[in-house]
Amino acid sequence: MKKYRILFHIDLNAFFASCEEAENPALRNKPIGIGKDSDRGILTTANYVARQFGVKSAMPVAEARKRCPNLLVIPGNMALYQRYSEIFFDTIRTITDQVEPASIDEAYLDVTDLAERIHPVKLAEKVQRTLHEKHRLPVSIGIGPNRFLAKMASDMKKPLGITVLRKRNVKEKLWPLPIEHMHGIGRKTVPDLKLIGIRTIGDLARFEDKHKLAKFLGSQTEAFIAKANGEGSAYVDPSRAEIVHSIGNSKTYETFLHDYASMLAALEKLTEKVVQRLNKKQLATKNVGVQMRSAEYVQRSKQVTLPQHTASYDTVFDAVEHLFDDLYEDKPVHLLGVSVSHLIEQTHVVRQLNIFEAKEPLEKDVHIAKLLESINRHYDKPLLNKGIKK
DNA sequence: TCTGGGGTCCTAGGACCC
DNA sequence: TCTGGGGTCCTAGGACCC
Repeated sequence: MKKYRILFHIDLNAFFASCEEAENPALRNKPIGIGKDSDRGILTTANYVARQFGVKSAMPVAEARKRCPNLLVIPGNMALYQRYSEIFFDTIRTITDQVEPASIDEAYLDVTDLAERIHPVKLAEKVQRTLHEKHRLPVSIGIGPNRFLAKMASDMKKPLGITVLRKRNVKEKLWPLPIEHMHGIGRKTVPDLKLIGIRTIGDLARFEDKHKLAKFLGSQTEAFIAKANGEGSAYVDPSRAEIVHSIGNSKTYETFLHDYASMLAALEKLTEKVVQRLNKKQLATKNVGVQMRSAEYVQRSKQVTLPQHTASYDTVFDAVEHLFDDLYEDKPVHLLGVSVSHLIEQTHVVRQLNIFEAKEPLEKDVHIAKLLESINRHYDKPLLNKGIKK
């Protein structure tokens, strides 16, 4: 067993925009943004030409246009991006099977064994070249001894970067970065940390009053400090992405929904989509939720656990309707959502009980299915952050 | 700047059981 | 009597990520 591992974090640059450019070369060198071109629309991605004008992800289209009047706004095409995502994963899996998808456009790779034959940087160059030249997909690759350093490294040079971040370089390369660049520290936590004098990752690494820190970082305190010091999990789990925990569809209505009937009709459509996706994945759900956002942007939600797993539209919609009746308050609605969770494979669902059957077999089977699921999830993984109690 | 849509994980209180 | 302690599940909401 090696003392340390070598991980890649591969990140597709401006992914949605890159897919559009790959499909339509005429778009290259023009500023483009992906999103719905409407009053309330926001951009999911912008290409690097647009970024030079200060256009960013999650920016309202109106603001992006102010900064870049020639911006081409292209509606998203998830089917296309899904296809390119498959090309991406197929390509990197020809290198190694030690690939853990982290999202549609990101992956962690364990290349420790490969590195005995080929220098990691050479390997990264090869992967990057193949994806770029053959598939027109620009990627940045971070190389490090654990997930965190590899991830932070891939962020350091974009697009088409290759960056090595070793533990011994953490002080000079990682510590000077502003704390908001740390993966896992977001918009809400940054002001809290600044209040106690933490402005850089280095400040966090050296912060001594862990008790004070725990007020803001909770159970993650130790893990964050470790990461800031360049430590962290090097475990790559190729099966991780296969476990889906929830499926949901939501929609923001530009003209608010005003009456009960139209809201219910909207929920029907959302439920159809969710149940369709559930069945496509051959899964069954035991928990149904409804999300609602008012015109004032106040979010409310309700969920319910069903007596048994189901993949039936009628059962799910029945739950949705009940939940919505509880949530409904005769006020305009901005967003509605339907989601299902506590998912298991349909093959693990025991058929509906009838009165002649004992109750035990069903519960036992579901229990075993759950147990297997949780064993798969936890087995051989670091105990850190994984909800292991005390 | 005035905020999409898909997710994951965490927290905290309450119900319930032994 | 008027009250322990551990554990699990459920629910609502929130932070964060891409």
